[in-house]
Amino acid sequence: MATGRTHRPATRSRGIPEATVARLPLYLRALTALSERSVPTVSSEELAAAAGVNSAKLRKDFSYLGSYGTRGVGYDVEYLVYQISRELGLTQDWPVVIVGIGNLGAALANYGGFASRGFRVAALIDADPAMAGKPVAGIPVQHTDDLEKIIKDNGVSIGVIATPAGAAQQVCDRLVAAGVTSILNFAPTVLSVPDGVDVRKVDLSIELQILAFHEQRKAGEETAAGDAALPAATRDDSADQGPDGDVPAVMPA
Amino acid sequence: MATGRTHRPATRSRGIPEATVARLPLYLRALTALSERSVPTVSSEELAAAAGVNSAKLRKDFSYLGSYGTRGVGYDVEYLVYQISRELGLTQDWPVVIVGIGNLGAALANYGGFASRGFRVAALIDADPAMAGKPVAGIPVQHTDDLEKIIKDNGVSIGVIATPAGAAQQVCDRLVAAGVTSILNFAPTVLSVPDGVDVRKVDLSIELQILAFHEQRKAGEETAAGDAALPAATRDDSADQGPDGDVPAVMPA
DNA sequence: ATGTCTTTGTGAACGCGTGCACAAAGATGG
DNA sequence: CCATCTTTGTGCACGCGTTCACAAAGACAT
Repeated sequence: MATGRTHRPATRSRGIPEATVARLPLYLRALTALSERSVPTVSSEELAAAAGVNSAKLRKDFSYLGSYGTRGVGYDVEYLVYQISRELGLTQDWPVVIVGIGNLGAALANYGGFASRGFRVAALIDADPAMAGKPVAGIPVQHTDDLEKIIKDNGVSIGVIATPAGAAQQVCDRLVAAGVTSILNFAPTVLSVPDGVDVRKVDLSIELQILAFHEQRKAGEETAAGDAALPAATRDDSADQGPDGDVPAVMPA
Repeated sequence: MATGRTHRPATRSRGIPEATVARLPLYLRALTALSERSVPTVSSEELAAAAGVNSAKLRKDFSYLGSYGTRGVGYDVEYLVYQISRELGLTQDWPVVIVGIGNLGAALANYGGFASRGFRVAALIDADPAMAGKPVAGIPVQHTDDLEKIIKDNGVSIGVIATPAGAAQQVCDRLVAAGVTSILNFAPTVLSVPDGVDVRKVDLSIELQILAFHEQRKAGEETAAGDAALPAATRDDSADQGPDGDVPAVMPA
């Protein structure tokens, strides 16, 4: 979904399907909740319900990791938590940098989910000199000029881009050149990266537009005309997206 | 323009593949950029490159909307912008509410991409009484108690949930009960909704974990042992995700 | 008008992901 | 030790999405 890039053709002896990888964090979350409640074992049916997926799918997903279940009983929660964590690479420390400390970047820096699971915010980077030294989420913001040094000094391989769209590709290029090989992109732009670099995209605008499509379809199926009790001054023809094009995710300052 | 008479032929509007719908906003973005540069026409090859997809895929996607291209020439940019906008339902006004005005909620409220494309932030809602009346992004925050009234008075059908995980399902239930039929969920939880309600999920933690998986795989392929040029003194093993479980996306206050 | 050239639109093949349905495996009880 | 019961692991079929490859369609030059 996020990465429109095809992976390597062969050489995939470890072959865990991409769709399965995307669900592992979901299972892990559900398992962690069970673990905190000291639940010893869980059946595929129960866990699937908690994760919101089909139980057969869950079992097939786990089968790619190995046979970690016990027939007639289910799965050992603690063991499975460990196995999935290990498979996802969460048993090690992943330093990440966030570039673009605007509203969104600051929110990400404060995001608790980052600090957990082995992800550590190693640095915050912004192009605005006025931001330099200013602490956000307890971490001082550093200037873009030092990007390469920051990446290398901290051994960062995962970068988060929360800059305006116009700056994203340039930032991306610098990150990649400095050694980053995985990028989480919040800017509304298509990033082009060399082979071997993974990009995942989170695009709020696109998600909303997809919802609008389905919403419109639902509204059109029920009643053809008046739906909401709203004026809805729709008189635009094409000058709708003129003034903004695609506004950056967040202004850097 | 307006040559296409297909209002809802029931033969084709029904069958737009979900994968295609998800790409339409991408095409729209690229087309809007071209439009602003006053480019009159564009070939599938050029547009596909701009959107980061395969040209055959793009042509097939457009074929679901109808035959809007001219062989030997390409696609009329303005016309296509209009057609896609209409198909996505962006020619009308979509009032949305954002529930949970923490760091992330505030960032979303300030997000330029919301205001554009027909999406209008109709209200900000938070459970914290101290937030009530306080303006965020120029919009006064309202208390959760008034959620139902706000939804109905504004004819809102799209809701954005940016609350902590623990509150998400409850907020979701209230939104749905009040008439919301599309939800964009930023809380790290599986939401259960009745049929007819669409939910899209944005989960930062999951995206990072997917990246970590690939990152680990890349590191393992190259060198079995020492990976980055980093000391990496933190060598934890399993007591990694204990303290947090799954921290809420953003604290509400 | 005719031929050439460009680009669309799509038929067909392929691969991936999903879900069913069931046999195998192990627990449990007599 | 055997019977029964529960739950896993997976073979198989199906449908969706992607990609190739090419004929049809139209622009453009002569």
